[in-house]
Amino acid sequence: MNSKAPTRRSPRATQPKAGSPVTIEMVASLAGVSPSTISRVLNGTAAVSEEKTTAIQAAIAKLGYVPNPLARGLAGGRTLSVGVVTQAVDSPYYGAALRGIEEELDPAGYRPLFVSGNWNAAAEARCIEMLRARRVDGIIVLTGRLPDQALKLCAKTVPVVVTGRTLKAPGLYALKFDNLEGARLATQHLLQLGHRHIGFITGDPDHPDSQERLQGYRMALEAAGVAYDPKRVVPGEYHEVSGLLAVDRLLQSGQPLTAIFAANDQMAFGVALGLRRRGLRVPDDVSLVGFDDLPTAQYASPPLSTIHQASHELGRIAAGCMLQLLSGVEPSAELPAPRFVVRESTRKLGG
Amino acid sequence: MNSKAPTRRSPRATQPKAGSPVTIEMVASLAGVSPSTISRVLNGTAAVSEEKTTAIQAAIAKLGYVPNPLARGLAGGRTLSVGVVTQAVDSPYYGAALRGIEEELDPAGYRPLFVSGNWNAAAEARCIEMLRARRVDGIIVLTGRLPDQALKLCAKTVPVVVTGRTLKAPGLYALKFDNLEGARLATQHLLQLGHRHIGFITGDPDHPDSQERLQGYRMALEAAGVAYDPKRVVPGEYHEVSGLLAVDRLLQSGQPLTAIFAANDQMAFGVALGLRRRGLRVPDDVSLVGFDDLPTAQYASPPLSTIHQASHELGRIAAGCMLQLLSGVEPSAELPAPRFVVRESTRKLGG
DNA sequence: CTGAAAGCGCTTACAG
DNA sequence: CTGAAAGCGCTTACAG
Repeated sequence: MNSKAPTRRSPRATQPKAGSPVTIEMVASLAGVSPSTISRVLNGTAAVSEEKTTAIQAAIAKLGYVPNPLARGLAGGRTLSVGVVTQAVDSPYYGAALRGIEEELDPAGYRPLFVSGNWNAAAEARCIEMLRARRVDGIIVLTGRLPDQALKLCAKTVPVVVTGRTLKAPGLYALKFDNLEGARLATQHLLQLGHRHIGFITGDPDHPDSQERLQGYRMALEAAGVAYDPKRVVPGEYHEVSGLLAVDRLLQSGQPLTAIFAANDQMAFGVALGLRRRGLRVPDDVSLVGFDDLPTAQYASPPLSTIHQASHELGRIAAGCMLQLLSGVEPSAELPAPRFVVRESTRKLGG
Repeated sequence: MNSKAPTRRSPRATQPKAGSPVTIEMVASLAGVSPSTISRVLNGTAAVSEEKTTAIQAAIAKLGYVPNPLARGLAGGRTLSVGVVTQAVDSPYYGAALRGIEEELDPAGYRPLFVSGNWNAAAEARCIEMLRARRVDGIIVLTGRLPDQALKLCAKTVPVVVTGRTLKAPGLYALKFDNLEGARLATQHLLQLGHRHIGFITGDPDHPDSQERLQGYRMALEAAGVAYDPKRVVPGEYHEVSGLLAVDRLLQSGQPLTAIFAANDQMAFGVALGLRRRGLRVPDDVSLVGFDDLPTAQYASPPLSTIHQASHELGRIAAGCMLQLLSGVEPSAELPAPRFVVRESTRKLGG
């Protein structure tokens, strides 16, 4: 008997490099067990004798076997992918969160599938449908505009973790940043520096957190015995231009003004530019604080004092909670408390 | 005969909403044809009689049928997903490109699958393996460090479009930005304003485009008859801190200096801050130009004059080329030429 | 032009 | 503890 013939595998089998054509079947025959058993040790789905387990692991290592996620998903198993509904893949704020999610998921073997909802409930709904068609094992929703009800419904069939809300439902875990406290801290900082005439630029009213930041501003004012003046509050939309424009409105109101609190960093950057155009210097003439602590805040000129939102950490925490949900344990993590970061855009009144 | 019984489908079939459980089989029976035929009209794989085509399309619409991408991929068809190897999902430069890719792919029914290579060849190789295990229909590589050879090999089994290189191979299309010309333009702008003492902060030598930008700087100098002085060139690493640090080096060299050209915007932001810390004003004391035109450049204080790289457009173009490759047509698109954007960080010498 | 059949690579009841 | 079988939802030769 020719020794070559029997041991020779099909051409595909001899090329373990090209596109990982190693199948569970090949591992099975090498290890001398059935595919079912392989599947069981891979998924921890049932107890397998130690002897076979060892043989299987050896075979897997030798062949460099990697299960086909597509086949897995089709067969009803896990796809090892989790969908992430973000509002825009290029959002300066969510960028770090996406990376955090990716980092946390990776060691567990899961892959994120990012989709953009564009701050639009209908688009988000479509994203979720798409993710389910792709059989993701779980879905992380970064804030967004989907009604709570839709999220709860979704959670009935697939684990969901959502940020920016307080919500409780089976299979669903919500993580929320304390916007009110953050805004209170920011305003308080200005007050402590002696400022009494503090302008506030609100966020986009469509964003769920805008109201809370306004509340925080008012609350700090009240606590310091400073009257709330609606004339000092102008609407913004969370982007740079709206900050730029708001400066004019604030200045035109004729009210004295020594400090400005913008409801996010992007608007604060716009404010800095607007002030510059008016010949006013930050912080010499006007103190400025933002909210978010974008990666660019510390390299702005001047570096921006702001409320730190740990976006990257939020991503990691959200992903960690998802991993827990996936392994059947109830998450209990919470977001870090708001923290004010003093940099160079604020200064003591008259100092 | 009870009219309800025969028309009543299985429980799963009556819930077209939940996770799209509509299968090709259901469409087939409704349309009175075989699944094979459905598949053929879906994929345009073979001619189908007009009559059946109409019936099939009606059935698809009525049932809201969406093919299962997993099953498709497993069976050897298309997964309608294209892998995108980016260096970091939260890169300020690539963010817009990712969005462009997403936007361009979407109407064609394709989904991007983003993975981060972290500027590391080995990691990129792993990304590609992973993408192939997930059976993506094509792969877009945004620059990266993979050897050209690896890309060519990959292109043998799956269409590839890569940016930041000039490369030609079957199934592979490369798109390259003219870094040299961009840097030449930037330097020339400064020269035209009368500057002769122009510092240059190089990019990370590991980035493929760093050399070219340095060349462009030298070329412009030569064309203007200004001697190239190595003392005015300091190394940077494409991030803000390196720009900040470079300012000190440039100033310590004792050379006169009226302008600085940073090889990317991030470093330029660092330079602006470094100058500010030294009590120097932009552009009053020193003119500053960057490279890339990040979304934040126009709202910096002062707004940064820079070379515009259409990142968003690059994404759309790359995705468009991929779509062409996928449909069997040879792409021929090219990236827009470099364009200098004059803003407020540069000023005529002594003006 | 069109259907029946086999197969993609897994997982999961079902029987031992 | 473990294997044989059926099935996940498609696509693609193979025969008409």
